[in-house]
Amino acid sequence: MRLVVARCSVTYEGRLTAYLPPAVRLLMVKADGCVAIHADGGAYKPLNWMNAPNHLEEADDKWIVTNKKGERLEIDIEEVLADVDHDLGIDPGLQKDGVEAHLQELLAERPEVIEDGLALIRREYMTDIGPVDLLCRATDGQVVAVEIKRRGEIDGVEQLTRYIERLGNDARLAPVRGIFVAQSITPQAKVLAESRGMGTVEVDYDDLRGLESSVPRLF
Amino acid sequence: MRLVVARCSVTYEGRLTAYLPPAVRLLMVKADGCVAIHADGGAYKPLNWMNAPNHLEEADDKWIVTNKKGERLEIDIEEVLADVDHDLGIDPGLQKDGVEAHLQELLAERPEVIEDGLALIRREYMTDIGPVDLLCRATDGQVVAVEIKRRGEIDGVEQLTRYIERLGNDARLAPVRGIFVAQSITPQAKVLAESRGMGTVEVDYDDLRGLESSVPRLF
DNA sequence: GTGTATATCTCGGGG
DNA sequence: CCCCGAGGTATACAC
Repeated sequence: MRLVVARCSVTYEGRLTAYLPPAVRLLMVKADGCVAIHADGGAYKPLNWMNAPNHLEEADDKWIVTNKKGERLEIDIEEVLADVDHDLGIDPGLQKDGVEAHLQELLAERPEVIEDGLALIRREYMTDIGPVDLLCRATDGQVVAVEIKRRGEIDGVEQLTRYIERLGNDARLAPVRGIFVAQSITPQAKVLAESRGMGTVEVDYDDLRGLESSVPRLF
Repeated sequence: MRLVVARCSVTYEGRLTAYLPPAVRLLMVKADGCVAIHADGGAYKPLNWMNAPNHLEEADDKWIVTNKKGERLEIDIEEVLADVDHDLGIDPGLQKDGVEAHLQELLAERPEVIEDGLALIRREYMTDIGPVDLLCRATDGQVVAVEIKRRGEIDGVEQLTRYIERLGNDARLAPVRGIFVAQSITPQAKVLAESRGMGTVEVDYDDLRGLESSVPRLF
């Protein structure tokens, strides 16, 4: 990874057109060739950047980064204050836990947590507008589409609405009911879901994990 | 901006739990206090980070970053390979062009580009669920709601659907028709829009700008 | 502050 | 390859 501190101005032309007036900034060039221009603030997002794969053409006072998509980043360098290079090696990468995928896994194993007697038909049931998280059957035989989110907001209700609309066109499944499941659901999302006849269920992630670990498999 | 290259392992506990095994990485601390941990690849996004405002407690071999929301980033440092500090000053910031606002401006001036004879009633017409980009009238007198996006995807169709539903409740406007306008529209968004009776129009930003500059104002 | 819409979103997965 | 969905999304803006 190369780290250059320099007074520079920058233009980007590609998905939009943008300009950075002259100032001192950090230019970060990673091993994969991507270039990022950082100011001394503004969270982790750079002011400007160019992702790999790209081509870097470097003169004394000007860097030109281009890619196959026709994007172009031009850095005019007035003064270099530092220029160092470090070999970091390949990173083993981040291990995550607690995301939606795991929530979906846990609920697929125990759909009865969502509604008494609910039975799983299929996880990630594909429709032509995307996969339904859980397709289930209720005790009365009706098909139930379940959308799972970590945080339940309006766009999740919209997503579930689309799936129900789509599944309802399938005579083998119709009529399909919907349940919106999340760790927490905003009041707005609840109102919208209920106004569209969907159920809403809030589940506790830690409780679910507890159920999983405390109840040994019988079969 | 402080730049530290070090062999380290990292744990984050907050909105999720994550762990980074020992490896050499860049630790970036900006003037506003935010901390980012970069590997030598993977575009501009750091492996892990903590945004400002936060509190950094630094010992020889361990950094602990915490914030008010109860998030905690712990960096165990095995070996420091570099540790430099640069004063970058305040950045004048990025100047952008070509975003949705400008597209909306151009189309408000020339609604006939969207549909022959279309006339603007109002830009950013407020409803109680948000502003409609353009409210227009067609040659046959019907009110038309226009939603403008740079990239036309399913979300935009949902947004327009909500507006039409809302506007349709206003007896002075109903029935309201919808047109979805974007520089490009995904096939899925087209299908959804058309299945809901909305029109879809793709416009070229550069052509619009050309029209604007080549046609002098008469009044 | 919350809620909503945007982003050169980034990133990963599936067809 | 594109498209979709998720993100510790971050960020700006309205209420």
